[in-house]
Amino acid sequence: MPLRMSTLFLRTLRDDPADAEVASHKLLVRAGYIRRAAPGGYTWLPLGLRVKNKVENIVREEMNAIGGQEVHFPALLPKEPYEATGRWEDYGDGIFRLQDRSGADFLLAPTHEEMFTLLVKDHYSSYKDLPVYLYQIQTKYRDEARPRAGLLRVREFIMKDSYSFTVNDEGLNEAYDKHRAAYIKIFERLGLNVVAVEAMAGAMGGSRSEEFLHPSGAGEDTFVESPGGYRANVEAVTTIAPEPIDYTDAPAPEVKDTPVSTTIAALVDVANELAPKASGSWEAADTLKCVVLTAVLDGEQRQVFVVAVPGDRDVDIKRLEASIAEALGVTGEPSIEPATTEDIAKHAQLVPGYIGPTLLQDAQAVQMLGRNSETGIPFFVDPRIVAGSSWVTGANEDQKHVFGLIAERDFTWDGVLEATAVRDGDPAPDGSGPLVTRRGMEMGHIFQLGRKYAEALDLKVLDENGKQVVVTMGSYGIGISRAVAALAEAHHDDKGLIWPINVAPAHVHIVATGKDDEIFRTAEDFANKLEAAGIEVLYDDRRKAHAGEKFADAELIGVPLHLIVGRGLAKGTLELKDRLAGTRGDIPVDEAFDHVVNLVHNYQQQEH
RNA sequence: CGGGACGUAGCUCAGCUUGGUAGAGCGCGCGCUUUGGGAGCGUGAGGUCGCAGGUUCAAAUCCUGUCGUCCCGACCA
Repeated sequence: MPLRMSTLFLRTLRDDPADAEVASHKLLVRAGYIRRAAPGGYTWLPLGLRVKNKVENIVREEMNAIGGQEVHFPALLPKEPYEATGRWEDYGDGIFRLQDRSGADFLLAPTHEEMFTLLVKDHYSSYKDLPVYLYQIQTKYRDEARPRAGLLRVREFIMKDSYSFTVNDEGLNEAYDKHRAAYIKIFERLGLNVVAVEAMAGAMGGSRSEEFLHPSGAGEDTFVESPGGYRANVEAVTTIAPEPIDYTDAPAPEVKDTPVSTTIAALVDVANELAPKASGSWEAADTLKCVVLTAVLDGEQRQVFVVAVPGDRDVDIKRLEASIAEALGVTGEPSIEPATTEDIAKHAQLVPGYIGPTLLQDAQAVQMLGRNSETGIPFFVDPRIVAGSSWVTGANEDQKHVFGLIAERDFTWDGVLEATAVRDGDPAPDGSGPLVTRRGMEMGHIFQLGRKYAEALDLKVLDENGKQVVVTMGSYGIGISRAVAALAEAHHDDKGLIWPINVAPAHVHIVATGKDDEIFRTAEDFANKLEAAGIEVLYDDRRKAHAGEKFADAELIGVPLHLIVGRGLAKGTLELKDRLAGTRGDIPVDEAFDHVVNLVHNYQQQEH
């Protein structure tokens, strides 16, 4: 049965909703696919649900094709499994927690590693049962601080998550490769341009990890690519350290007056005026910027530390967070924020604006930063601070800087961290050329979990020697609702949406215009015959709506092919509009059926 | 969590400065006209002005609090 505009539960809007910013949000609401029902929560209306179901089914087919088996968990779960892996605490206020009538703690699951692990533990105990790939398509919950951009960032969303269980790393690699190939196929079939980029395994633990990003200005992730094909999330980019410099003949460091120079720009100006460089002039890159930061653990414990970076570079807190826990030797996931005035005041030796690694006393360099220094503050440096490099930096005295301070000779550090923001033009870690940064939306993420969850929840099987081995896991996600938003973002023009055929709510939109009964009989006939041939039809059978209204609705809704039955019928023609190709033209009535069927099939094959 | 803007009809908004019986356009109902680009005329229905306190004879309007929304920042599989 064709969908009929006269009875479809749909009200298109002429104006953009006031709370919408990005195109996908505006268009999905205006065209009647979704409606906001709660902060960060959207209702799927009939048209939207059809698109969502098509996306799900494509994902389902490709997961089944690599041997995945679908299951379905509750979203409401007890806290105990998440306590066992530490994530009840690690997630902090990022998840929804609630209590039942007896006061027992529950959560609305943000992701299901623990439950899948326990499910397999429940059923299997032998290597002969493995590998097994399980997945679900499920509603997930995160307590987003700031839902925004329609379906792109919400508190309740639909995600496909799958998990592989294998006896060893070879099995894991195979599962990972299969998922990777399946993901590429899924995004091809969806008609969504994505690139695979190296990612940090991050909070989930594990090793190999890639994200599938849809390049888009509306995206919230930054990734880089090089001419040689290197692609990575900025969080995963590693810096190539320069070669160490021989400093045997380097002159001793010298403290100079540098009045009112608490910023790098001011310091460079003052240095060029009062202490000109032997050749050339001082640049921001000659200075060593010591940034005081605070790692906050479990929202309470505050650990002040300092990172030193070249003065022309910005600190990237996200990149730092990826490695700070290990560097500080703490467990959990500390968040990092700029140190507050109170944090700094606890360390009286620090002179804000003039902080540096050393204090020169009687020509002796006294280390002021670092665990074994006067202050005991952990001190880390960017990889660009190599042995022998020479710096202008704070002298730990008011309005004084030290010039010619040599790394390793005059100061040491507790560790090297990726602390700076990646910039356009930085070299790719694999030597494949200069990097360019781009924005993207995260559509999928695959990673090798290894044994973290299996160990925490004691998932073991007997191997062929009868010995207990910990199962190796991988985890693989695709955002279903976010994919719908990304598709809308990628496929629209100034009039409305233009869905790829495989995800469109219908294949053909038949528009009957005019008042002649013959027109409506013909349109009705086409709608029924096309449906019988397996073509999905949205039929605008409204008698009272004006032609302009119908055309505007059809363009807004975005079914890719429009078949218009109207004034041409008297001379035996229909109009076919192809929004994907951007073409329109008249075709004889008796050729229209075959033409439309062929066109739909062609598009379906292209997208497969 | 910081900074800014905003909350009035299904949607987009005016009214608030200067307190005095709730407005427009679109959408919706009915009638007539119109029918290839969101048409016209007429006539209706629809709102405890986000919520709670306060000031006042009187509050959409002034004050306080609170909830929610959007933007920037912080944060974020």
